Amino acid sequence: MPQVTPLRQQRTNCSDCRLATLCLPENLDDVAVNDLDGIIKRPRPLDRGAPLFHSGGDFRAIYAIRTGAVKTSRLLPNGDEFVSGFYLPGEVIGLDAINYNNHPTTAVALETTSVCEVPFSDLEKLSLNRPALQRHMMRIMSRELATEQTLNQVLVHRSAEQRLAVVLVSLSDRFGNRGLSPKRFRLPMSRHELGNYLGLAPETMSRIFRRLEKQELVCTDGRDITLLNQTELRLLAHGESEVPLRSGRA
Amino acid sequence: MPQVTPLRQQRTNCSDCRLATLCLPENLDDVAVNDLDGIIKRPRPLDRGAPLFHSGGDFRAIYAIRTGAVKTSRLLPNGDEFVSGFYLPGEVIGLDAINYNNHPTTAVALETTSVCEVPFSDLEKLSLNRPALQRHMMRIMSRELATEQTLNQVLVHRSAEQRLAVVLVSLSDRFGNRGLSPKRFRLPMSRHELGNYLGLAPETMSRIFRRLEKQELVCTDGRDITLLNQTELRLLAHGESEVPLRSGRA
DNA sequence: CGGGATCTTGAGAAGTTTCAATACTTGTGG
DNA sequence: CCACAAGTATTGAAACTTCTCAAGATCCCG
Repeated sequence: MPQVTPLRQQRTNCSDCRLATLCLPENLDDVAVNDLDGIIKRPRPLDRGAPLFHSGGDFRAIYAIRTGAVKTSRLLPNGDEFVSGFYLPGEVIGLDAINYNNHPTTAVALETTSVCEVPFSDLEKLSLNRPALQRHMMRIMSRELATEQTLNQVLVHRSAEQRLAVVLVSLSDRFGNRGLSPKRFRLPMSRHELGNYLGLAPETMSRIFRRLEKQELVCTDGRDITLLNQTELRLLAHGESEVPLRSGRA
Repeated sequence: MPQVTPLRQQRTNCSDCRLATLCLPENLDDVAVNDLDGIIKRPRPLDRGAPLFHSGGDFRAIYAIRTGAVKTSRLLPNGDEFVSGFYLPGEVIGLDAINYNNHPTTAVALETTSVCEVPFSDLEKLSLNRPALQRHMMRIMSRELATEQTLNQVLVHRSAEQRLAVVLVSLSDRFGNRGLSPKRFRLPMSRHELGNYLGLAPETMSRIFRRLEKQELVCTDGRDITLLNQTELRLLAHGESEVPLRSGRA
């Protein structure tokens, strides 16, 4: 009698994951990939709104998004929320927890989301003997760091309109890298969340979206976005003067 | 005939460096420290204004500040400058260059500054066999990451007054950790540079400093700062509601 | 189809920037 | 050692961007 693969939780592994080029180092041999595969857990998908980890919670693993989207945020005692990031398939969350051994942020699924859970102690052991893996970890963190710094400058030195342009371009690039259309996509987050991330009031978000539509740069239908003029939008995002902003996490 | 140590470039090494607790992992044995010491170069001190590396330049090494202070910034083609960070003794620069193999920022000495230069390829090799070192690298980067994220939120969601309070508290903590007075210190950067870092016009910086003086939180004499009421200043920085902002890089 | 959340729109208020003019430092050469 | 020049810091007034508040429209899930 042939073994039946359960429908819900079909056996997935790194070697035939579409996202491997984003997640994994280039020159990791098959043996190493298998070892890595061995330590990775693939929990059942999270429903919209379900937490992946909580701010202040113990750090045990880092997570790679497989499908869906996740937002990270800090929740203040008074109820205020500061959204610190949005993560798409192929991107890695939790690296900011390594040093203090607990998560500075809360991570929540924005839609049905499946992740690969990589226990960090296992990963550390594994990467001791694997230069490619060790280097890969450093690279991911280095890239995150550069991205955060770029974001800082965008948020601090750019107008509301430019900030929105920057995220739209970033999302476009990231969707594009994942084989989706860079021109048409659906925002996984609300305008409120996006505004919070950019430090803008929801009302401002609305107005800016409308302004971009008037300039015929984008077209919106709720969360559905169409980029009408990518060249101009990029010019706006990068501040005319062709700023070498590296946008996007991956 | 006894060997004479040159005055200018006296032999310094990690094992008797005052900053070792900031730079080095806790549980690195003496042998490992010696190995590390072996790959570290200690170039002659940089004069005020001298660059440590340039934006776009090849990534070869990371640098730990020994004495002095460094600012990192991105220089735009049109001449605009975006200051992205200030680094004090014991802090590490250049980690954001690992992934792309070139430096996204330019680093410049704000005063006479000496650094330890750690060639990255050597460091990678060394850390392969040394869990403590590998882990330490990850931690430093993770901490940087968390700090950048915190900074993001401060810059985006807080008023000019709060932003200034945040850097002052951060600097105070960092000077304090280095055995200097957390109450009285001299800013290594101009108000212009500090303002640029915080996304504030120099004029605003002036006004905010004045406002903090009127509230008797700080006292300024040019770049010399005295914190008069640290408790209140911290409360202001953290936004009344006791926000768990982790400030400072180290 | 209802009802809660989300989004839009307008008007006034607040905070920050810009511009312009003046004062102050700091380093340098006479 | 002083004077000067260049950079740096301060101050005021007007302009601009974004926020807040308030109300209405729309979307979407159950």
